Amino acid sequence: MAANASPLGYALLGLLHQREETGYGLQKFFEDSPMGAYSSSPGAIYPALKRLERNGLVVSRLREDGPVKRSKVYSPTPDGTEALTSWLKSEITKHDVETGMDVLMLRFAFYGLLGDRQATRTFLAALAERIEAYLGTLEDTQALLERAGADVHARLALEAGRETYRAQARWARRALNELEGAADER
Amino acid sequence: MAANASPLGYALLGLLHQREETGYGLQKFFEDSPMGAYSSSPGAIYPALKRLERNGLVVSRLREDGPVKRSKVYSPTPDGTEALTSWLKSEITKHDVETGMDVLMLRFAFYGLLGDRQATRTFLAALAERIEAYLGTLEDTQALLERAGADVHARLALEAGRETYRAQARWARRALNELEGAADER
DNA sequence: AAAAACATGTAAGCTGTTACATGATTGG
DNA sequence: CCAATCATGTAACAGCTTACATGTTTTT
Repeated sequence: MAANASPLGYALLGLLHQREETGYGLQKFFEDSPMGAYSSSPGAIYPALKRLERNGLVVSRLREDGPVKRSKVYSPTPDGTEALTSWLKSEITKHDVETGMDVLMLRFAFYGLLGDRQATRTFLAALAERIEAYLGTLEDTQALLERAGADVHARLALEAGRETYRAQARWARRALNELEGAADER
Repeated sequence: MAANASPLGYALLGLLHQREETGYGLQKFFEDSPMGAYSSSPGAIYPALKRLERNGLVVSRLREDGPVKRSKVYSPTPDGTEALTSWLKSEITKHDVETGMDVLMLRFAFYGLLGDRQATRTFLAALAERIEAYLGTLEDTQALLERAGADVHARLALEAGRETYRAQARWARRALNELEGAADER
């Protein structure tokens, strides 16, 4: 039963698996990368790191060597690795697809850490399926709106949602194909 | 200086502009519509309605007529209409595009309430522009990742983001065209 | 010498989640 | 009569935002 974290917590944990970092370093990374959606401000990052440490998912040590004193470098513990892994591999729920595509993409971005191509393919296949299933229900909703003669704006907004999910399903299928292709090479 | 609300608050306020409703009615609506992303549970909706009422954006009255007693029906006040309007018309920021496309779509869904085609076109044009600008920075990020020889998964995740925003930009442009076309009819 | 960047944190306030608690009304 | 649906709420807890507070090191 691995301890769990918030999306921001997992984002930090994943980054720390790529290289150990200070709170400030992580903050800078968020600032100028699209991952900044999990923002953010020191007021979110420092407490999140403390929580990770309290839960034993990361450890910190003081950096002496570097140019700047008084900075704390965080790195993941075995428990942290386990927590990240089980988060990455956890089932993709309907709820995830409906309200957290960004988090699913964050998860995918860290799949390289698993070093397990089959796991990646499983994830992408499940993701594509789930999205496609949800697209079906969106179609039903649209039919309903159409019949009810809803406002153009509402209908267009729904159309935007469908286009967005369609693009993501297409992406997942394409990524899957690319990886299947890569698997054939040797 | 209109009072402001949370995204859920605005979602509720917008819906109440279409027809007065009880907390339960709103909850049901969220449950089986894609707007359920602004969820949710009674534990979010009832407090949100109370906040709207406290801020003078909605009023409630007890329903006697209907089949069920003891239910409170909410409807917007003039202040509520003003708050909604100014939210709808507020500038689309870079930050909105980077972290809140869903909220922008929610805003668009309510544009019918303004009854102002020009405003809708202005919104869509600004949205398309902002998204396209952000797509430019995503391209730069991708070039960076490419040069740094980043992990396939990270690159694919970024690609997913680009595809998503591209789909949304295309949607905005298409919607704009459709509305321009409609404006020519008389 | 000053400005910018490095670096870490705290506090108040808001909002959301989950879970619980309660009761009336309607349909089978 | 019993289950489902209608209907409203509260309480504990978690997490994020904004703003503040502080001090060092490097660059100009």
